[in-house]
Amino acid sequence: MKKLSIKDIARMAGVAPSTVSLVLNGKAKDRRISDSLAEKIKKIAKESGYNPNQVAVSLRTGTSKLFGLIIEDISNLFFARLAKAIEDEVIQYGYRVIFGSTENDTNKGNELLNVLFQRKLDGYIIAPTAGMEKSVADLVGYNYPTVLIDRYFPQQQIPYAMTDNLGGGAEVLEYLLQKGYTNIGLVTSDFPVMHPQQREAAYRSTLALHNIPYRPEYIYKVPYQSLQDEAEFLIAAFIENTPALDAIFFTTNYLGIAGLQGIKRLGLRIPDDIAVICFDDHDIFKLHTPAITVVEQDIEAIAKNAIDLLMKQFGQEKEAVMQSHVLLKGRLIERESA
Amino acid sequence: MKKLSIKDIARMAGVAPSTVSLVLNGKAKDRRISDSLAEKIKKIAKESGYNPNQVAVSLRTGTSKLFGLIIEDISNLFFARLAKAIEDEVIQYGYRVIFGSTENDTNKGNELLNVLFQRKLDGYIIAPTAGMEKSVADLVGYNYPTVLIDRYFPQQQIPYAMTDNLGGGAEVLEYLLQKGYTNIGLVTSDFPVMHPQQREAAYRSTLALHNIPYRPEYIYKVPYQSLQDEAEFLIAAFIENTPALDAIFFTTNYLGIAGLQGIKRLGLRIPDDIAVICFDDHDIFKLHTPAITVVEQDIEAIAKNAIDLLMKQFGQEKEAVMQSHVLLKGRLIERESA
DNA sequence: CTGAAAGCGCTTACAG
DNA sequence: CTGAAAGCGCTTACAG
Repeated sequence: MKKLSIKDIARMAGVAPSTVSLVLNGKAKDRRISDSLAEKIKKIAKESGYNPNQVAVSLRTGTSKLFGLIIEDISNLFFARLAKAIEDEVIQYGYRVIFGSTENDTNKGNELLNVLFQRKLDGYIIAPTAGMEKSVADLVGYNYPTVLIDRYFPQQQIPYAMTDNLGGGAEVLEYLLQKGYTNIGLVTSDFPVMHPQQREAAYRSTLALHNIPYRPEYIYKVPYQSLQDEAEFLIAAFIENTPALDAIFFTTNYLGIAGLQGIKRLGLRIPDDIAVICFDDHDIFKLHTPAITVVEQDIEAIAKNAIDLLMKQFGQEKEAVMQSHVLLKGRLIERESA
Repeated sequence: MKKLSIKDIARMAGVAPSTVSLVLNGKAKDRRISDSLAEKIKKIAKESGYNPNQVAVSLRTGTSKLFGLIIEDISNLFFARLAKAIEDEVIQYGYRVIFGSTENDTNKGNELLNVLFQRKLDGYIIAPTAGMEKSVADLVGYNYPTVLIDRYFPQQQIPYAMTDNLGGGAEVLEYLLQKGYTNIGLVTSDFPVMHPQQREAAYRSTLALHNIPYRPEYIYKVPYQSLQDEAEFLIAAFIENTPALDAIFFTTNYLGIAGLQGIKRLGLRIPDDIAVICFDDHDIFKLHTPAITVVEQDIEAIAKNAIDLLMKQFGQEKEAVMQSHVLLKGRLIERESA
């Protein structure tokens, strides 16, 4: 079957291609094309199954109705949900999404951004890795609407939407302290990325605020090359060797799961008086134990605010938008059991 | 900052645009362009940060190096992993992916396919919903390379790669029977989709093969509109009211989780002599209980085979490929504890 | 060895 | 009311 072009439709209708274009783009009225002719053209287009070639439209008009989405890893449930939320959000504005994963690798991230950049998309939604500062700045320099998600570049004026790690971490600590725990452990990662670092900072500053001495031996940093099995073992060993702890703050989902698994593996008790706390999705933790408190990120809100910051860049207030950002509160979900 | 076109580079190098194009596309040798000139052009292109506009390339050459990926729901872990595996796979061939979710809605699926079709992508990877038969057939009629994943259309000659539900279901049943269980329950969904239906068929035929009478009261179909909470309760009630069961075959991940949650909620015992079996990812089940056997889909293999079937359509053997498909065996993982 | 020209399929001033 | 022409940024025969 041969693909039909606008010329074919024009020939079939006995008019010029431009007339077909006008009619199909709803500009018949403006150009005072007769209703009868417009109807005829629409009918022919429809019956012949004509489908405009968006590549040509894109080249001609300079807009693609396509956004580029760069995330860390689509197979990670957090990013998968975020991608979905973003897809749902942009679809309302008539946009689609091209995506790719950086796997937290600077080269992959930059290469991916370059590929998407070559496609001249209408906008970019990026969860950047460290080392993408320059290429993202270039993108913004070329005036492409751009928004960061889940992370940001402190040195640059690029709008972003993400969960408030400092606020969330503080909230968790305040909650634990209010419950009466004072020997609160921290399990975090030494992976050089913003989230665990900010959450650790919140841990420290909140303890300081309450004049609780900082105890290095209450902190365990899982080496970031650790495999799941190793992490489970290491965390369990830390917990076993630090019996004074009455609560633990896990800074990420992954660590929380590994910790719970490790506790189970080594046959350690999950006593009621160890509150396990972490960010992200909590369903998986509920499956494991009800004795858990969670700060859940509001993924829909991240998506909604990010797209909002992106869409506003098409308007007048671009200047103002570029300076703004959204820090979202996580939702603290108390543990189920007493 | 202004975007540079090939004309700009040509002007800067003092040559014609066509020469720049030739050099940048590695055809300098063929056209016997002098090495020194080629080097000079490359240098200018690089230093000026020239980036070819892929939209123009795509319009001119008719190829985009882009595949369209249509799945059910990117926030579903199975599809998220499949999407990642596909991304990893196509990247090796120099392709990228545009994606969208159907949410198992015929209209959404068809509309999504149409949008992607307008983009004249180089190929399409589709987990179709019922009702997409015609639009997918049209796509194939236009000679676009196309492969189905996770599902297929029995009436059509379109290649597909998916897990063997019948074989997998039979394997599970054989395993349970061999363990000595004979009162095996089935928990499935009445959602009118291929997977649970095929798995149920495997349950019935395997029982028949072993001359075990079919007992309708051992089968429970969860109404597909059920919310998570309702499903948990309904399944738990079924298990409670059918004490004769010594094993249960859950036909999907979702049902298995709901079942385990329900058992926990109602305080039912998870005795060793109930083997819980289901498809898909099993990490989440291990968290819950070690007393579980799982058939895990080989997501990487689905992706690899699907892309293989797709890439082959660019070659000579197109005819043969269109008639072929790959049915993958699930991996049976026995439960950990005795 | 290199350049001028045509054309991919559209849209949009411009002219009548 | 409607059409002819230019042009988006490339690539690729074609001509020299």
